[in-house]
Amino acid sequence: MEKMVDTSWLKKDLNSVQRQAVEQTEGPVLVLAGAGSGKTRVLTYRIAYILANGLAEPREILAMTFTNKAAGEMRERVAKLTPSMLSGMWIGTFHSLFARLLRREAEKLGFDHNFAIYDESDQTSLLKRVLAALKLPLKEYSPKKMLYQISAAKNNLISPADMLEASEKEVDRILARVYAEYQRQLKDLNAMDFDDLLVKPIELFERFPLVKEYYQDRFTYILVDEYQDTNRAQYLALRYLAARKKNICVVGDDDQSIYRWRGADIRNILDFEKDYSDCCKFRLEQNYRSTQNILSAAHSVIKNNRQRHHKELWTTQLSGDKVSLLEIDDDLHEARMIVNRLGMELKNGDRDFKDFALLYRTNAQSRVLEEALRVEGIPYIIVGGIKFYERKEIKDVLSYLRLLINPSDVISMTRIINTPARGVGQVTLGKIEAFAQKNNLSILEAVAQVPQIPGVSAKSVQSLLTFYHTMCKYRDLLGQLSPSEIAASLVDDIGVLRDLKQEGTIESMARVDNVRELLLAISEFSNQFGSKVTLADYLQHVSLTTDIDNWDDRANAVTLMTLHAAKGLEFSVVFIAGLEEGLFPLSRSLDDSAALEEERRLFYVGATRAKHKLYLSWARNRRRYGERINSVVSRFIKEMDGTFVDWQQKRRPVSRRSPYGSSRRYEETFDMPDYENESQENVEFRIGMRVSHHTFGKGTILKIEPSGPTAKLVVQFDTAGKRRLVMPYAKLEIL
DNA sequence: AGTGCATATCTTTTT
DNA sequence: GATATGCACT
Repeated sequence: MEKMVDTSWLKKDLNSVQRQAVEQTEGPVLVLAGAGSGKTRVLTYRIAYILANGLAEPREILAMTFTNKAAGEMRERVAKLTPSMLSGMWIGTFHSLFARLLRREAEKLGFDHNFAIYDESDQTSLLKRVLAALKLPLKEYSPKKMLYQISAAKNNLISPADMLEASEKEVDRILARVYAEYQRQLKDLNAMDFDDLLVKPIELFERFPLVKEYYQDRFTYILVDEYQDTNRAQYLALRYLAARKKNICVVGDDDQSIYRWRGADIRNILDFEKDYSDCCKFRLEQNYRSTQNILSAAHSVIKNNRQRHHKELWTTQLSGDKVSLLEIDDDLHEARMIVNRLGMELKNGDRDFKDFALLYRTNAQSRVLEEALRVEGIPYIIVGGIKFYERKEIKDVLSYLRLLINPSDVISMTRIINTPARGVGQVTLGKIEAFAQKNNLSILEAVAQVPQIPGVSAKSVQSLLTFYHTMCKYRDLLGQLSPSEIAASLVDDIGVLRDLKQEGTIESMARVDNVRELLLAISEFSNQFGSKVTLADYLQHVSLTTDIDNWDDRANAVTLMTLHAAKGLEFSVVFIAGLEEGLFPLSRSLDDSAALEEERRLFYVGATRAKHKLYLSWARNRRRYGERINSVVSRFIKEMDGTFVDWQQKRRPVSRRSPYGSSRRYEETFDMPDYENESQENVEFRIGMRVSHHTFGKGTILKIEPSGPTAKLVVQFDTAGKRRLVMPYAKLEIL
């Protein structure tokens, strides 16, 4: 049989290591794939190879990625190789595939299959409810921090009971109680948060061995992309799934692990060989993306990390241009300089706008860059930042839809019960909730009974009943109308557009557009996935879709995004802005070597996005938190091997004529007055500087909190720990 | 119940 | 500096 299958395409498109990794279908396989070494290619060809050789049916293949975009790409590329074999394969993100699995098995875990998926703001609302229920004052217990700790616990598979047992201090016990109550309420509301999507499958497998065995048998071949970014829960879920057939192939690069803060555990990839002792290991070290200079420069930085597999990428490409370093006065000039260089590259290099990316550490940095691009009339797209689905007006409409699907969703109910205003406030809502609880009703059912609840004004009763009947009407229509018809009609019924138009401000008109865009998106979703998609499908899609997934890589525009969002992408020319101590690496990681190594990996990820040309820039003075801050150059630039770098340290002159468009405007703007003579009262201190204190000894400045004469410094002392000092009294000596 | 002012926190990164 | 939230006041 196998002889008949033509696999010559393997030889043609793959190098020898890639081919080996594709052909080693049986048993555990670890592919250490450096940046730009063709890991997606290996994954897709491996799937195609398995199918072409009849080793498995499509439905026996499980392929996990981190973003929908990566999943879509994989699906597309597999379809090209084996066009007839697509249907039934499980290709998707961890979250979406596990959500699919959980919907099938939800009842076993005490959930309804229509469970809601809570995002961060839903989680925060819920946690506030929990804190209120436990009578804990919000001031002392920051919901954000607690949420973070609960999330960390979940990712490490620590249950509320485990946490309670391990807690020694009172605060820890309280946290454990909050965690327990939070989980209890989620179940009550028939909702799961993002972490639950990863953790609940494990609970399912452990409590129901037969279910586990079903999936173990079903998935003959498991493939995992970006394995370096898996957390403990993902690790264990994969272990369970692969335990029987052991055909698990993980692909990743420890140098590109950048989600530690979200619970990713780099040990998962570092220890794969220990976990699967009979595994085959392949190293992809030939890079097909970047020039030698870019690779060498990136390597000279990443090699400073201790926690890594040693490796060095190579290429057959020419050395290419050196990496350009731009040292600039302030963030405004930085933006202009970047745009200026962009113009030069555009003209010299036969390139188009879409070949450029501007990358930065924090979303806040996009503003000045955006402004500079706008001034020159350069088209650009910003990925990330304020997310569409998180806008108020959008969340409001979505909350109506969510409540339709899941009538227990109190969080959505609290959002919309008084939008538009119905004369229902906190007090009334509290009464309804209490009534629901006492009579064991869903929150929506309780609204139906509102005439029986004492102390609710006649006017409120009336509007609540109208609200209830509207919801009932659409619940009945769920089976009959398409998602977009329901949404459009509902939007019309509740009159959001009318109210917004009446407001008549610029902002409210923008919101009208947003709501219209939402309606359009819903109907597009139906078009894309066929007429049998339900509103519930759409809502899940919304919950698990991010900005980068919607990024249109065909649009001819410069792309602005964070370094995190850029992972997996490539551009001809890449700019990385803001290479300053305290910004990149970020100040919070300065005193934590693991966090610092992660920043370094992030830098590596950014640098290796560039195919032909890489620019790095830093500004000595930058606006942050609405204040001006002085900083020193990032250690990553200092670590970089100078032979690969073109040090353009002199600020001016840049070029006599801007090669881009109207040169006059550029020169005018660039010839701005120096900031050096202004507001220099505290310049002697900069983030990242080494200082000495008469009692605390030597240390590094982590942070400067400028607030006039009482500016404070946060200093990490080598022996005395982290201290906050008031600048005028600190008497620090600069080393 | 709704309005307006004061404050706090934010800028780490996202499924 | 911007937004979001909490609080006091009406």
